[in-house]
Amino acid sequence: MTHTPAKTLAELKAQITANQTNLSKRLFQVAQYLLDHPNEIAFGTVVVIARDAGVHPSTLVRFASSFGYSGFSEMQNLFKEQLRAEAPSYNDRMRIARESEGDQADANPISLLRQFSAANSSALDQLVTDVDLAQLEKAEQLLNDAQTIYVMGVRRAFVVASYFGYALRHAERRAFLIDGVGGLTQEQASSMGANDVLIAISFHPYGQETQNVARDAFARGIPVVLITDSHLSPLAAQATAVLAVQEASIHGIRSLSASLCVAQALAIGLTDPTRVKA
Amino acid sequence: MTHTPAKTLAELKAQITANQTNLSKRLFQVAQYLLDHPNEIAFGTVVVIARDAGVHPSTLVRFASSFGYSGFSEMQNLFKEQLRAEAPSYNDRMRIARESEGDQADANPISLLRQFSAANSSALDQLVTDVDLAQLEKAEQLLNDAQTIYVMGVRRAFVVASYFGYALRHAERRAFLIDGVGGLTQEQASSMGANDVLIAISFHPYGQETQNVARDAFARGIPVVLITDSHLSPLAAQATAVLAVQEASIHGIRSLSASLCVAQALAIGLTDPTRVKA
DNA sequence: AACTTATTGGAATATTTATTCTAAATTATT
DNA sequence: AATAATTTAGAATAAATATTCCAATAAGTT
Repeated sequence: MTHTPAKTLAELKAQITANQTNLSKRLFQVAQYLLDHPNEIAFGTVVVIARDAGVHPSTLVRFASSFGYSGFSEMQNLFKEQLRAEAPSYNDRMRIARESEGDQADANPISLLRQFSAANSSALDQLVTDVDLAQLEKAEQLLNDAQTIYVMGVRRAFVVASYFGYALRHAERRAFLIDGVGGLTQEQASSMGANDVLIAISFHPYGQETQNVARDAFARGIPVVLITDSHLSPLAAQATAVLAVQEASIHGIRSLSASLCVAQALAIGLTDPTRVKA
Repeated sequence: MTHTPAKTLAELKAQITANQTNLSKRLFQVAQYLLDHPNEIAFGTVVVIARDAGVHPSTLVRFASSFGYSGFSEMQNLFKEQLRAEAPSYNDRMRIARESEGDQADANPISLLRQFSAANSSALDQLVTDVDLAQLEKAEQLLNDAQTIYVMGVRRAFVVASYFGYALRHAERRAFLIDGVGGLTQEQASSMGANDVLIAISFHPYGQETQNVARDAFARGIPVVLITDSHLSPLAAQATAVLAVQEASIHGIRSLSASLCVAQALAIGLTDPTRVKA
């Protein structure tokens, strides 16, 4: 019953379907399990899959051989590939997008707009699965209990900070943007009090000004909500809640869509009229 | 180091965050790779992961041990679990997000994040088909020929303006953000010259300050690139190129993803080294 | 600069996991 | 019902993979 081995999972499924009547009892059992639990196949070892499917490990190998594979492992790779394709990491997707867009030199604005919108769009899709929901809720709680919310970010993080300022005011929360105008960063920061919260936004290369202010807040026992690009951010240790957000990056520039989306969710969540103020 | 092994991936990430400063060079490298490429961890073997992360296989084992696991494999299971849990859902996720969008009363931050990310994501998808490509190219041409690019926006448009400032500087263009600090809007605007261009960003309700500056530029023959939410914007008549961008709107707040994406495309388009300067 | 301590990478080893082989069991054929 | 053909499962083996240990190296400390 040796076939030419299917190169994709869909092909294999078709072959199984076509040959199901020719399969012996145990082989048929494998076929059923295979179609019903593809994820288990992707991750499991022969012995646990065999147990779950109610067959002997060697049956799995025979099954794979009968469909032309050198062994079970080779067939299993189809299932792994499939899973990888369904749940691609952000970086994988970007690589694919970049490859399909092909010509790097193609820098006309229309092509760029296509690239950026695709990249940003998938970064947003990724966001929901990537972000730590417990941290998000913690952050929300902290902000909800705050008397005044201070926001700080420099350079590109300033964009997010200023959006926070806008959105928090929209949510009718008392918000203060530490913008360092006139070199008054320290003075602005020093007005933070025990019942306040600092939202620090910092991305690589982690501007010193924000680090200073965050450290100051930490030292004074003021909760810090950190929005950053990695759990390994130098500010993470000082933060009460850390939201690590993966941004799209094309042509050497990083987007802010995902961070802004988090800002939006946090800020608008505060409009809930049933809230209890501190 | 740590003796209570994290039982979930989110927990592990938190532990990594907390201990990042205690990590040695190679262990830190592992931490970075781990957070950036969770899927690779789920599928890979120690030797291929180690190669990709640029460390020795045994370093992976040591990393896992230092976080309390019996070995790398035990830690790896967290990543497998994570993928197994989210894998079948990618297509479902969009549907779920879309469905829950209807439920306006549901204002917890997780639900909100889902709603916003879905809404912003689809706004971005829409963007490419909606935007006037001829105007986009015209805008690009104007910016390309400009000596200095002035950027202005107030309130939520200020967020986009400040992003423009960042992105243009990244593209090594001379950019000046009219931010009105110290009430000096007029003074900042008056330095615009005949070879410059003004990018005006203005959304409903169309802040007066931006209108004034745009009118001033128009009167002095300085080209204006307008990013706005409608062709009927009061500034449209004065603009040389108009980019009308439809933003997502949920819970009474408008996003900025699409506008920022346009800003990104325009700014990065200017990095093309084959450009001809004015 | 000399010494101590921690970290690293390579080789050796242990463990897990897949595969093959064969005798027993099942099924089909007469 | 007896025999041949096929299928199955256990044991043995092979391959892949993870882990440990230790000498070399690097980082701190005095």
